[in-house]
Amino acid sequence: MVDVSLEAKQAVKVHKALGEPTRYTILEMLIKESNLCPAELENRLESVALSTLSHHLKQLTDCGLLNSEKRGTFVHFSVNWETVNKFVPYLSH
Amino acid sequence: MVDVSLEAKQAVKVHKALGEPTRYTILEMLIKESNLCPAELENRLESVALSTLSHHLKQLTDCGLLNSEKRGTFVHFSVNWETVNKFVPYLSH
DNA sequence: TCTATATTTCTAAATATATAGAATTATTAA
DNA sequence: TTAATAATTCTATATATTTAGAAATATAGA
Repeated sequence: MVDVSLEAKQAVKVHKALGEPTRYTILEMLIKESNLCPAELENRLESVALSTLSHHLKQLTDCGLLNSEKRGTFVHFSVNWETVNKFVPYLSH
Repeated sequence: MVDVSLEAKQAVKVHKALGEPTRYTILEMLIKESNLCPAELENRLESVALSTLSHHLKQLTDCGLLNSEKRGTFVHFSVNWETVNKFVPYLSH
């Protein structure tokens, strides 16, 4: 396997996360409307199960594109602008 | 499956292409040194077979990140700066 | 034409990813 | 403490991707 620098590792992870239509859409949605929770995203993204959504959100959070904050039983996801500005600035507009 | 706009389709394709270490490295290499051909990339990327490289190069070309030009039996790959500047400007430096 | 070289396509396999139902965890409120 | 709600993790399966050897294609030169 080809080895990449530590610097590049996050970049590859970010790109992998966004190289899937559902995850790309989730980021777009959170850019438009911040602090959505999984159940709200499930409503907007018909035909995607909550458990699937949870996996996608984990991936987007792990690579640094999203922040999550727990308030009671709800988890609010928001955009991590530092990462978005660095790796996908064309989405920042 | 979640549907994305035509505009977003290329973005997702670009991200999917770069979400894999070998392809990410190939782009980095071509940014440093332009007009490499598959055999030269094979030398630099030990442990990657030529046929594998060819698939990666196809993917990078299909999404618009690379240009290819045939000269005799050689194919020279180069960076498509329009796409790089648009989607991965942090690599343009 | 024949041979050598560069690259791609074919094929099959191993590996990774996406998916969602069921079970689990965590928190709130009755 | 129990019930209800939100979200995650577990599990299994379907699908996609990566990989490389072998075969095929294309071009240049002897």
